[in-house]
Amino acid sequence: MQKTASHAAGLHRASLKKLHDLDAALELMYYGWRGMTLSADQYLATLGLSRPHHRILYVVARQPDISIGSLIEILGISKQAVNRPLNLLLQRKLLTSKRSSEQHRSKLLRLTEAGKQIEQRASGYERKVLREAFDRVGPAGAAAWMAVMRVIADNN
Amino acid sequence: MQKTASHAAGLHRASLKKLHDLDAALELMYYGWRGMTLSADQYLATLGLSRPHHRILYVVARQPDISIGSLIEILGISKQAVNRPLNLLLQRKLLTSKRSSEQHRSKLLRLTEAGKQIEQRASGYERKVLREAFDRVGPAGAAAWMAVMRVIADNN
DNA sequence: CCCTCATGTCAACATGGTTGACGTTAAAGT
DNA sequence: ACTTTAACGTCAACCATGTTGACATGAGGG
Repeated sequence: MQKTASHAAGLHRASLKKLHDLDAALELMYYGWRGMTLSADQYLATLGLSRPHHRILYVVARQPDISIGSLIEILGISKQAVNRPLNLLLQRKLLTSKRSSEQHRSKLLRLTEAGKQIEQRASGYERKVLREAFDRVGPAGAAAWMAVMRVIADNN
Repeated sequence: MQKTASHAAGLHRASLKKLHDLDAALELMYYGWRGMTLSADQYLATLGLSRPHHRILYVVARQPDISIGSLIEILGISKQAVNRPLNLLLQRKLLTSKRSSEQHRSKLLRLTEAGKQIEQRASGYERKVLREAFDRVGPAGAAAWMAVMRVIADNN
């Protein structure tokens, strides 16, 4: 309940007075993000990995032989920030990097079998949460959710 | 300049191959979170504040005279982590803390006028993004969005 | 051959979080 | 009343993830 702090988990939503009609939606976005990533993060933590590692694995899984430069662009963080998690993944042999013969300038990244497994499982946890929610509201609700998110996501 | 990369903003969604039907939804959640908080964060940055400061202001605005202990519980982070941003807010006089006469053990937090203004404006940016999206899909769509998010958020 | 520039790496630093140790103060036992 | 206990809050040390700046390296064009 309120006290006892459910910490590890969803930190108890609700309980805050709403000053505006959209406050509830605002809080839902916050807790929704946490809720979706929670189980994946817990799994990743058991492997000594975390969100940035997962993001790299996710992208490389969907674009094999991607160069580090392209990866950086997609992730939207600096190449220096990518460097450490990337090296860890290489060292753990979850990724391979090879320079192609004609494209010596860039290294091409690819998942190993172990990397694929971890990516699938971590992303799977996130998809599971989404799937359950979508099942609960039906296809029309799911479509509406995506429509809303698309507008929000494109708010550049 | 690195790449020109649309950096500041939404880092170009899409473009990734989809391995699963729910990949699109998964990416939308990621970019949706960024999209909602982006303009608020930019505003806060001009004041030398950031997300943790905003979260504190948000909660205190909705529960005046909250104790630091309760604040910690709601934010779901350690009291030590709350300490620095909290002190900054006090020092900047966006918050006041007083010990009530009969409850000497805890300090009661409250927004100053300046604090209220900042909280309203920052949260307002976030609500604006949500409002636009909700307007786009109509009340039924908004309700569906909230239903989905509620399931996801409660995924403890 | 050299100059340039994309690519990648290394070092230094900022920030937001963690845990551990500690003071302080209210409440509970005796 | 006095002591013990424990909640509340602060300080210090540390870690992870990001930033910027400086630099190495390798390809390709004059």
